[in-house]
Amino acid sequence: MTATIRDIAKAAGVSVATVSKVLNDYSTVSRATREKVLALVSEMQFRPNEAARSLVGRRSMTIGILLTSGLANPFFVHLLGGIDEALKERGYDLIYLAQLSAHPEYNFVHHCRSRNVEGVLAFGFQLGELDADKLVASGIPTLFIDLNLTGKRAGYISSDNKEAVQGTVRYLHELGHRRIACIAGLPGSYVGERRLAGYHEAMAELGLSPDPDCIVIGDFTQETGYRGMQRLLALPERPTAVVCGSDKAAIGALQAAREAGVAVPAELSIVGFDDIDEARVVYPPLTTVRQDMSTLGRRAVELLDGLIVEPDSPAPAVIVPTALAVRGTTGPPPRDG
Amino acid sequence: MTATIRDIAKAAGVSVATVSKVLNDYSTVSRATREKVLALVSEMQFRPNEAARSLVGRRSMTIGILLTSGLANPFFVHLLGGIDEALKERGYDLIYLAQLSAHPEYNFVHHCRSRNVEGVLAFGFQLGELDADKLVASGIPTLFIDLNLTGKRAGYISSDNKEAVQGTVRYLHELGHRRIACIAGLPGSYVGERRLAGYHEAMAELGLSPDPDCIVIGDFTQETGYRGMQRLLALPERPTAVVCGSDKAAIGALQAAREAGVAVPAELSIVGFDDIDEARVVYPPLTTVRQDMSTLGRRAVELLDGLIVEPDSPAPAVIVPTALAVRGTTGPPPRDG
DNA sequence: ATGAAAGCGCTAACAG
DNA sequence: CTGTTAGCGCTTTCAT
Repeated sequence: MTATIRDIAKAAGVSVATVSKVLNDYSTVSRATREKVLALVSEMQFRPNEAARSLVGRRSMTIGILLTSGLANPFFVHLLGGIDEALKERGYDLIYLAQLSAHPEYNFVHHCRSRNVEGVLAFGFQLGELDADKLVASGIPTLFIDLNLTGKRAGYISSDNKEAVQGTVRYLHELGHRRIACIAGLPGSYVGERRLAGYHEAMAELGLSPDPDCIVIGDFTQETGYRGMQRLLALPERPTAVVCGSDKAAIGALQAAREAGVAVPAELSIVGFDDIDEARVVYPPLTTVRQDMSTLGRRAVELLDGLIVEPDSPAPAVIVPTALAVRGTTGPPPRDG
Repeated sequence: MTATIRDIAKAAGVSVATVSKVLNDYSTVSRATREKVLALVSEMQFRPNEAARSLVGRRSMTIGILLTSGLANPFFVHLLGGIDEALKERGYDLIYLAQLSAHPEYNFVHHCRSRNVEGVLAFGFQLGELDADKLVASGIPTLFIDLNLTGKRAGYISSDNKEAVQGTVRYLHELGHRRIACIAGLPGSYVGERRLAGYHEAMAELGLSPDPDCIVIGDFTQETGYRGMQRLLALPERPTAVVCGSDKAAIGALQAAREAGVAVPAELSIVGFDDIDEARVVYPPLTTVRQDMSTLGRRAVELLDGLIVEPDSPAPAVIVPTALAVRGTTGPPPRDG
């Protein structure tokens, strides 16, 4: 089978304790033995068994990932790139805890414990979700992505959603737009709420009091973007611009506009959020807020590592800046608008 | 801290062995004790420590996932959806092994062993990649996705790539096309090769000997699709249809055609492969081969589970059918074509 | 600087 | 049907 620490000890003519010390960088071992052991380790391709290690209370070098939406979340994939890099740098492996959330007895926290996870990346939780609080209360180091929860050993990271939308509205205002509508994302989701808040604040700042009819509530999907746009187009006084809570919604809006024979951007400007791959290939290419998903993922792991390694570190609350990618769906409002 | 098996034993007034037997469904335990133990387990929210379990040689209920190139892959996310479902059904957790492939001493197999992984899902390996062979040789149950490798405890699953392209070519032929070009995927990738083989076979079947200039080699990206199309459009006798090795490539091809002022599908038909989200939103919507990624992921886990549970089961080699999604980029060739 | 021994939480014979 | 015991591979006192 695979080599154990005992095999190495035997081959090196030392005790297992010594090998263990070498493996864990104890300074109390002589240069000579250290080198002999290390040579054997490399030669015999030895790698300590992580289960045994974590059992004796040492670090498991395992981070758990909790995704309430399941693995198929499209953003998770983009996050993964950044997560992956940071994981490698710090030597962690990532375990996806396939939750039986449906099962009444299922418990996140115990699942984490049974896996000796050192910390948890949590993504996809909604505002006020109970399980999120339990996680915080458990004391397991937790880093939320896109949910502003903090605690003794919990913190979060997110894009600057509010500021992003404020910037978007200001940009539209500068182009000359005054009737600016909003197709908001899912209520109850942190990012949806923040984006909507950004819309409200920017409108207020600019002295534009939005018509309540100009704000439609969606859920980030193309479907609600499509229907939302239909509603807006049916208004007696049509908006000249619409900011959407997601690219998917913006794509739905674009589709509705096309079907209604409304020219984009000549008669109507549309802005999305996320900069997913589809944003570049629709026609016209979508003006949208680009989130730096890779940085989000990478920093999430780094922050979590901090929480793990420094038990008394303060709760991180990190906001990552975004950038507006101006493409083809925005322009000045029509003359008679 | 968390409850251990000893706490349960104490509370139930039995030995740890008995509790263990209950936990592992031994039939030799009385109904009464079983129930008492189970009640305590649920009440104290006990969950056995997986590290301890796997250390004693029992199952670790952990599947590893190895991705050499996978993260950036646009349909990886759909694969995950299927994987997730099957994982839950069978009770596995998934550990993503963050490989230090760059490091010379890094070794996949030992990484898997150190994590007590019961089996491995391998995705993104190229034809003839050494690490893939090592994996097979190691005897660790392995299921390759999109790579036709089998072994004592290794098998694979993939879409019916060859047949899919054959069907595509036949479909174009029926529409009246004769000059059918191909923008192939990455050489050395199993799916790229299979798709190209499908093209060749179908052309031969139909008695069409393709002009070598009509076959351009790409690497699945939009970039090579774009440049490939430019090359094809520059040909003295232009093809009337082109089958692409991926949707990304097809989207690049579409872009090149648009820029060249070539009408799709009136003057040129284009077919993609994969049916990624972008396929629906480009204009015209892309005719493409739909892979059932969700089934691919789900079956992959099921097959791997088979390999794990039945050590002597034959190597699975599963091919999943595809479907042609006819949309807006295909039509009859131009009259004078 | 090194080793002997205990023990992490659990399972698997083996006795009773 | 139940309990005792040994031990999985490793780390960590505590002696030496």
